[in-house]
Amino acid sequence: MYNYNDFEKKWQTKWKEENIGVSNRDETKPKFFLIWAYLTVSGFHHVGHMRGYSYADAVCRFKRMQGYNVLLSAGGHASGNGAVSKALKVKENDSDTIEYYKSKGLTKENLDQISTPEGFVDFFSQMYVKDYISYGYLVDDRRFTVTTYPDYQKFIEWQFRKLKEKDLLVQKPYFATACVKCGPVAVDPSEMDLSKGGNAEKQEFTIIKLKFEKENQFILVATLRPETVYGQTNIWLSSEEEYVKIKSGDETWIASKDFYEKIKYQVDNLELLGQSFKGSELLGKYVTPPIINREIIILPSSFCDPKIGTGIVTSVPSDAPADWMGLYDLQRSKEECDKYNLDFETIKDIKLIPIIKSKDFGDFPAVEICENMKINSQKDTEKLEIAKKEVYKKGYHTGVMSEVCDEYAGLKVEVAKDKIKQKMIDENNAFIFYDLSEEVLCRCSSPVVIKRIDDQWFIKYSDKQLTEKTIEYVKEMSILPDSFKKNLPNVLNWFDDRACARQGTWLGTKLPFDPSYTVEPISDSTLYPIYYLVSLYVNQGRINVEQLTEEFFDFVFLGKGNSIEVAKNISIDINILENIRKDVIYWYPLDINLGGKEHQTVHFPTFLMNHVAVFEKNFYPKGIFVNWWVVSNGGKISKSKGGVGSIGSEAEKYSVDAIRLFYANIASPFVDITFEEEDLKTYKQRLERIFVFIENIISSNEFKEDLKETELDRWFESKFNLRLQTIIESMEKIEFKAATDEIYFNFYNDFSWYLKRGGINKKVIFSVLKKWILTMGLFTPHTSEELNSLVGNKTLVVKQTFPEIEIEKINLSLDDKEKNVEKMISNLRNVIKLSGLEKINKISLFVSESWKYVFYSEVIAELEITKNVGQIISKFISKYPDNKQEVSKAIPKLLKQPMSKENIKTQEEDYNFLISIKDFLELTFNTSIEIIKAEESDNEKAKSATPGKIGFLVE
RNA sequence: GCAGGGGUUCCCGAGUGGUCAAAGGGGCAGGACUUAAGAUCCUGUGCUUAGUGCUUCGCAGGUUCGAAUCCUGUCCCCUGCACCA
Repeated sequence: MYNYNDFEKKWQTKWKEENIGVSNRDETKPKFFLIWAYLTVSGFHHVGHMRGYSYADAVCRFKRMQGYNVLLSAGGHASGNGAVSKALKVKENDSDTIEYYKSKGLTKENLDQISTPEGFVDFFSQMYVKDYISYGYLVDDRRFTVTTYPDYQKFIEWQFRKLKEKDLLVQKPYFATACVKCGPVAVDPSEMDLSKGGNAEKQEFTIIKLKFEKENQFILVATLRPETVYGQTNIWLSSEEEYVKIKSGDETWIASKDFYEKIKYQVDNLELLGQSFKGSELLGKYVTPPIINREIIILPSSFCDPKIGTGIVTSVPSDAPADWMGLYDLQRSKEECDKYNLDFETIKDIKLIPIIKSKDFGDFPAVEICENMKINSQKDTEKLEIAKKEVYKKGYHTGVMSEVCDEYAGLKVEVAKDKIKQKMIDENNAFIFYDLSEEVLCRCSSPVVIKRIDDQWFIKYSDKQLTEKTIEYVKEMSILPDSFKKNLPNVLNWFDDRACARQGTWLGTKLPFDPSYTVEPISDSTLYPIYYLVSLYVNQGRINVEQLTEEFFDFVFLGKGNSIEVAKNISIDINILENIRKDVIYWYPLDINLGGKEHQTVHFPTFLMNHVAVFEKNFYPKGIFVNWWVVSNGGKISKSKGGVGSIGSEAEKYSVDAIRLFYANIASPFVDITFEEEDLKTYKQRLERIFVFIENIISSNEFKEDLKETELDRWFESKFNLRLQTIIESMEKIEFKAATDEIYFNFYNDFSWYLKRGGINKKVIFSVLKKWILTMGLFTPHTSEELNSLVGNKTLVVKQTFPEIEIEKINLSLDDKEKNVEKMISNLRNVIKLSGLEKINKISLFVSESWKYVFYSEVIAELEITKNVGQIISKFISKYPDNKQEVSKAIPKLLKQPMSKENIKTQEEDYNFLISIKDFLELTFNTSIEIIKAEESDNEKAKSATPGKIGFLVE
């Protein structure tokens, strides 16, 4: 019986008792050090996390069984505001939150504990460790650490001092996404910090100041296309919306109230002047834009949104479809103009200005595209959006500025754009404004805006030397998948300076030289694999936080200073200090950092660059493994959104091993997969089937001791070794699917075939069986241990050596022979089917006439000399005058479908072989079989037999 | 836009120059076992045929004795783009 729920616990306990996951330095053995990327401590594990972990554990178990001293470490990431805001919700007794945690089985005491950020982090990180154990991952949990622990923070302080020493920290102004209440937040689709708007993009608007009525009074318009200033014919605003006057120094600006609420975070010392007023008050008046310096009229439109930009839009009807429709709507309706008190004739007189010449378009792209797309009104917003993108794309990439554009005439749009923008900014006629493309709300539900920060700290990832050095090193690394390895240099080149610390009340490490800043979550998780080598000593109480000084880290990580001095200075036992240093030298560099695909563009690049920046080359990481996601209904399974059950209930339903096998076998690690109940069931059944199959073998009394090895036995051993070869090669290349195909499917089939063919050699069966069970230790370790003990092995699978290939047992010709049997059976079946006979009484098998064996060998030899068919035929016809027809047919065929000499046996051999499988064939076809040499029969089928091709007669 | 990935037989998904009508699994069909269901086992699953031949790996061309695999063009789909490990 496959009682996985019982034996999973049993073996986990056993591993724990025998300290299998515990890894200590052992210079007599080669080491292998693997980590998986930190998990953010923000809630429960879900089955998606188990994908990467299962891969990591399989690799580690393989290495372990190959004699490596393996260290698999894990920790938690808690910097940022995740834990803070979640704990707050518990503290505030938010009913949904409380309900949720209660449904997950948390007690009153648990809830009390997680109502503070620290308690929250402790509670969940302890749960993570339990989860690792319950899925059988052999993690060295003595080293577990969290980024918010005081000892870890000492490590981060050290790291930032190193970066500063190397001039890789710089300060400059920055426009950060920030909650108006909480400070900087991350705007990203995972919405870790947000309650809404994770998909928003940061957009750069150019705000142009248009002179209006008085000296130093300006109407502000926002544009993404500053190069189109030459084509302005008017500006748009909404007659119904409210606008305000804003005082900035001695200037007065007119824009929407919403704009004021956003720009005040980017420009200092602004204040509102007087009351707000309706846009209609401005209609029909004139403004003067910079650069073109001519008056243009203010007109109404329906598409001005006070929430976008300044709520006022400059109009370039030649190139902006919406502007064209807006103008067109007015120009063809006197009624509409009258409504706003506008002079119809003036409006009709407004002429478009050709400013950009681009591929596929004439002077006025906006007009053309509106005609082509049959857009008839400014209200047709959906089509206008598409039209805008199309015109913009063409204009930006293929456009050239026209002759009306002064000194910019003839320039490409992409060049002119920046020049015109810069000129307006330099002359104080414009400034830059950053905005989000959609509404974003913080987790605290306050709005998120873009805020200017003057002295923001950055890590200088743009540093040329650092970038080049890293790119150069990447070439030497083992990185999977290959597509990521290829893309990584691009990512590194693209990687710009990164704001590395924020001002706010988050969990994390303060910058040692500027405590108003807290290191941001990405930046404090780049060098951490090396810290697992220290956290062990801290967790064991052999070193305390105060002793983790700069001098200490310099010594243990960089080998600076000498142990006597350092030990004295920080008052520590010199043995401990030297042991840490020795551990570092032994375990580092890291062999594999394994993480999900989301890390490709942020974590992995920073992980690499920081290592390159801080350490010598012998400490650079050796490998990266990226796994894709587990998705449900098209989206990533997330901790908060649910979709599948908890990892505990899924394990109960399907077994841990089935889940692990599912991840290894369902697809390559480099595609997203869906956690489907049907698939899980299949894998569970597959394991159960194998389990019962082996149980039956163990209890069977059909097998015999002390038998001489038959060809079939030797084929069986050969086959296993061939499979084993593939398994080992696949594991070395980290190809789980190929490995598990062999272990759980193909070899299972081979084994069944062996038994079906009548294999009964107990010694052979059990020697192979034991090894097969060991191979299962990589992916389904619990099942493997259970079977291993059932088969009478007292040593744990994890403690055994992975089976080695016995090359001498591999016999390809036996394999061919067995394949031929299968092929023959399949051919026979086909023939039986085609015969149309209801019932088969007898099958006759004809072995080819003996002269043909000689003849075939001769022809094959001849074909190596010449391919001239005619010549060969005439030669052999004279040699075999009695078989002219036979000869002239066989030769062209042999040319077309060449046979190797090795495949031509003798008649006697073929005959004896058929005799040897006669019983098996009779059993398979449930009829009597007669084996006849072709010379002894007159049947035409007897003549059709050739060497390598048995003649069939079914009747 | 920048950078990258991909289109395989009913489905998932292997497969990078011949041994490929294309692994493995699933589904479906038939059979065995069973009182029955489930599980398990066997067989089949492009068309055709006494073991043959033909057509197929997004589409169109090309290289080659030979292409799912290489090249060119083309259509379609997907991912990331920054403070989120």
